[in-house]
Amino acid sequence: MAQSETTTSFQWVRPPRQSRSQESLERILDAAEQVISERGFDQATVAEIVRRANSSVGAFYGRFKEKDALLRCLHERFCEEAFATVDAVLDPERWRGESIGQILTETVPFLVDAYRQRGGMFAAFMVRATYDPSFTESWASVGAHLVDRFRTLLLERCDEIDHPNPRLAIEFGLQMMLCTLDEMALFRDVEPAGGLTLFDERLPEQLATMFLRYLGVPHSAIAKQRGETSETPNNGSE
Amino acid sequence: MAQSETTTSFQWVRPPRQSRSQESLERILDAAEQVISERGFDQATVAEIVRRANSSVGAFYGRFKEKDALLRCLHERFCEEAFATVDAVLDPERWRGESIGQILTETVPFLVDAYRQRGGMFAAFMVRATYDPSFTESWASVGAHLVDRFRTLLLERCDEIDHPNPRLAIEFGLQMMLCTLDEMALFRDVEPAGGLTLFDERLPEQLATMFLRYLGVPHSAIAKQRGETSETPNNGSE
DNA sequence: TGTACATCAGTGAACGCGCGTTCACTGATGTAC
DNA sequence: TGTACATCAGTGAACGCGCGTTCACTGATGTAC
Repeated sequence: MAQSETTTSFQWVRPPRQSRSQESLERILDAAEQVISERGFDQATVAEIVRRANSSVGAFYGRFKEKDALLRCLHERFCEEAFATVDAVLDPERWRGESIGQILTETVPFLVDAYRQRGGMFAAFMVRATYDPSFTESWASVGAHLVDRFRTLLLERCDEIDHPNPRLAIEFGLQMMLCTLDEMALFRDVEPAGGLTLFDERLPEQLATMFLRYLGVPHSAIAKQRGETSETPNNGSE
Repeated sequence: MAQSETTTSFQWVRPPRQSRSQESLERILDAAEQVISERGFDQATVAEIVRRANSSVGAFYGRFKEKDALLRCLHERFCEEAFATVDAVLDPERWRGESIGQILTETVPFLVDAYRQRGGMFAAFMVRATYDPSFTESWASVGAHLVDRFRTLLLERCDEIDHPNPRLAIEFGLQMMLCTLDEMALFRDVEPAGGLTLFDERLPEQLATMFLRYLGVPHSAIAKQRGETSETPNNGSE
């Protein structure tokens, strides 16, 4: 999750020479994340960002060649953090001896949480990635790493899986899960109209259940790991 | 799918008095769908739309109060069509005597197809709904209808379901499926980088499988409906 | 330690581009008698 | 069937707003001697 300061390369910024401007750059980046999270990149004006950062337009353009460079910079930072997080959380060592049920019932809620916390940035980057391949690519490499790691973890436990094509199931299952999280981020601040359940507290639990059942992991194997709470016994009613 | 002409109410347009302008309006709407599908609403300029429609800016503003009214008009039409489609496709009469397996293995590919065909418009409306509640609402009512219809169909066949809370499972399952389709529409024209599988031809099949397994419909019940092709027997390799 | 100068950093008014919107005008269609 | 007039529809150059970007200037920090 955290990333060592030294490796963070700001490819899109003129690097600052004085600590003063280092601080002002950080204030601008923080303010930018705020405004972009609230309004999206296009509706986030440079004027508003620098106002919140207690900075000025000139200072902004002293660091960034153009407004777009700001988003690229934030995206780069974001991808690096996400990559490092995936790397740490899905480290095979960390899960040695644990079952698929355990892995998913712990990692899925973590993912949901991560998406919830940075929903605004997920949304902004997604909207941009819609028409800008450069954003798609760097994010895809994070996704690829996540899929790789999960694939390794789960295929090692292949005997728990009952699906004619476990590898395919792992990939599709992850894909569906990530799509659900993406949409949660995209619509993070619209009230849940029409009985849809993206913001229901049971989402992480049901996402994990969906994935486990899709993979064909036996219920008994799931339940025994987490004290029977995996499947809420509440038949039929809302 | 089709919608009777008489009930289509163009709330956002000045209704035309002459057949000439009726035609020009339709040309504008068609051109608008084209351009918006390609570029998204914000990047679609009025000038480009009227150019493609062989019309003029003035003609455009003769029909629409402002550019925004165009999107509302298209959205209204879109929602009406979608609602009618859901209504027809998920009509309980139509599925009398069919199993859950049959229902899903037929309706899911249909949904995938519908999303693929109008991906551009789905994407444009989704991006807008991200920050404009009025768009969220009318689309949510279509979603609510779809959920209603599916809930009715599947709960009637409750005995096929093995999930502690069938109603919840139906809602969450649909939600995950729709999220996956939404994202497919959103990224419809980015090449599938990093081994992700949203555009894989097996998507409809695996979406249905996911849903069925999540609901806990027995495999035997699925396979027998569709001649064993439900689960591709290809273990481990890509 | 002090002075002179170069570079870095920051300021915000002014500029200008892109694109939505208006408007004065032309032509087409419909209606009255 | 023809003429006069009203309304509808369409045209595209011109306007103007919003917002990204520039630029002339001020002040702060660092360096040389």
